[in-house]
Amino acid sequence: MKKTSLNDIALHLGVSKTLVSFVLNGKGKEFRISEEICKKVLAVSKELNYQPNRIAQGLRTGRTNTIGLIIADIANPFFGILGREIEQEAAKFGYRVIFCSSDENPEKSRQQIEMLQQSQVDGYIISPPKDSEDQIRALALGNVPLVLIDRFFPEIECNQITVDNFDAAYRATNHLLRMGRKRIANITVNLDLINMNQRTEGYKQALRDSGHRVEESLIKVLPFSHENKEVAKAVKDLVTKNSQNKVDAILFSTSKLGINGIESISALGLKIPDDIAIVSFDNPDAYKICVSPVTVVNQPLKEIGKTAVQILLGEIKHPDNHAKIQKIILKTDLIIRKSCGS
Amino acid sequence: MKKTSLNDIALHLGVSKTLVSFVLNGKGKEFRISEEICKKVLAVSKELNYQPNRIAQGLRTGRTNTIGLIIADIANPFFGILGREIEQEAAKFGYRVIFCSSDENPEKSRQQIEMLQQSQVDGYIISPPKDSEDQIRALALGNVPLVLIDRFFPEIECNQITVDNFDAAYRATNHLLRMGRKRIANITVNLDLINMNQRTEGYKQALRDSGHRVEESLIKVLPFSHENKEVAKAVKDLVTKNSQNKVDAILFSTSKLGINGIESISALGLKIPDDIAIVSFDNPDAYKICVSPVTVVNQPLKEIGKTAVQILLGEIKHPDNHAKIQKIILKTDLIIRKSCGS
DNA sequence: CTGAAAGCGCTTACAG
DNA sequence: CTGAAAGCGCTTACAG
Repeated sequence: MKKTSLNDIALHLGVSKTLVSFVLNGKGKEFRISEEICKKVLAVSKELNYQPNRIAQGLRTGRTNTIGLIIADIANPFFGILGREIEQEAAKFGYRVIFCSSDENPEKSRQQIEMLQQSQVDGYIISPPKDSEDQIRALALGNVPLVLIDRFFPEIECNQITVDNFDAAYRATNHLLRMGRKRIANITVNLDLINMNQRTEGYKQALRDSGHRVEESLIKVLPFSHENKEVAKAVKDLVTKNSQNKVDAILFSTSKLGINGIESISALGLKIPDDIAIVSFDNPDAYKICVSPVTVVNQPLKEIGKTAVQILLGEIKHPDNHAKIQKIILKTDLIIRKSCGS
Repeated sequence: MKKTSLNDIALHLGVSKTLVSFVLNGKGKEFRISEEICKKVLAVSKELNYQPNRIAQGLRTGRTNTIGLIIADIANPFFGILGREIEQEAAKFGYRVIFCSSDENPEKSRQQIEMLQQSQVDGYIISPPKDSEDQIRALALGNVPLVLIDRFFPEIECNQITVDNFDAAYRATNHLLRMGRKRIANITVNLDLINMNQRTEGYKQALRDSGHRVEESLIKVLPFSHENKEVAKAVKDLVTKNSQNKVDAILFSTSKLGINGIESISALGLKIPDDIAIVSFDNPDAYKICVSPVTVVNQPLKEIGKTAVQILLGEIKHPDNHAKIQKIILKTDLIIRKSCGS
């Protein structure tokens, strides 16, 4: 059972496919096609269950109504929520989205970009991994719209939507200080990306502004693909009684680190917040029900996703906007729960 | 700067695009095209950065190398992990995936299926919502491969990969009984779907087999889009001291219910497992670090995803397999942590 | 060994 | 008001 094509409808009615195309695209009025013919076309197309072949439309028009999304890992709820919002906002305007998880691996993202190019996507939303600067620059120079989310490269002029990471970490650290913590560590992940750097910078600045010394040994930078063990090791070094690095608070720069960190702290038999206070970036469910609900830096994920789609579609509809680059920096919330004491 | 096409390469070399197409598709040998011409073609295609237009290929060959995925919600880590695995396995074989979240809404899934049809996807992997039986039946009757995951409709002959939900719930309930619990409730969600029903049936059977009475008032069925409040209400009715429904254990049929449920239990000032024991389906991070780490029914998500892709691609490559329907039922693990006492 | 030609299913100037 | 024709970028019988 072959699919119904425009031609089938035309043949069926003894008219041209030009006419059928016009009617089905709602241009009946515009081309002053008679009411009754319009009705017939619509009726037959329904009767034969006509489904336009979007691939053929795409080839002809150069528009596929598809956007390509590259994030680190769709299984990570941070990107899951983001991806969900992007999918939903895109669907509102008739766009579909091809999802790609790069694992923060530039070779993977390179292949994914290539695949998306070949798929003729109308635009890209990308959370670029480190060392992907050249790929992104090349893309930005092309004439297909692009929006970066979560991170960006300062040297590339390109639409981008991020969060004020410096400010977020600054406020989080300040909160720990206000709660009376004296010695605060930062556990972060080596993404070699500006967003993570800004978090650590915000942390340092808050310490300095309150007259504390920044101790490099209290900043633990783990590789991106860290094992549970590595987090445990970092935590152990920071919380053990007779360690010279003994701290009374930790700022986790990602929730993956935070969740592993809390597991380690519990395993060591220490209590949050009594023995150690905690603030973490991101707000997974885990933090709501854990031993001591965690104070977090909450990012406006839905707004990031929605805005990214809106900017992208705006540029797709109006290619003359291509030159007008938008750099949007959103604010975060500090959600105070119990992990810093009261 | 227009994209390079096959024709550009052909013109550049003064050969036909037929030849170029053959070489680029690795059919140089097959058509005994001279070594040097092959080399030239490859060189020029690299030089001009030729990217094949997959949309044009798709129109011509009727294959888009794209699969459509419909799950309930990609922001839910259960589906995030599943989706991730599907994306990854598909990518291995050169397939891209369009992600769709149905929100368990049959009208949405109908639109999504239509969109995917129009996009000429080569196959579907679907976790169908309730009341989508007609849509799925129609799809299964078509000649595009289809694999259902997580749930299925007993009356539709169709590839499907699920888990032994009855057995999982049976074992989970038995575990609670072995841990000395006397009165066990089940909180589930009204998906009107076989997988959820099987869970509750397994729970009932375990009670019966151990000589307990099944009390319908201990089975709380919440609507799919439940608020936190509704879970809280159900929990409250089950755990309050002087409630006639007072129980000493709860089996949660989804992790969303479980996470909300734990929040409610904590809010009521009750202790897990002392006051109430808990087992939940699914294994989110939250359960590892929560007040009392939760004993869970862990589903082999990666295996589900991987197998789904393999069956789908097998059928895409060998359409004659279309008749051989595969129904796969995987086993679950009961991961014992602390929420049932020791 | 290589090329001219048809055709996938559309849209869209162009002609009348 | 309607239709014939070209063409998007490929692949693939067919011919020589």
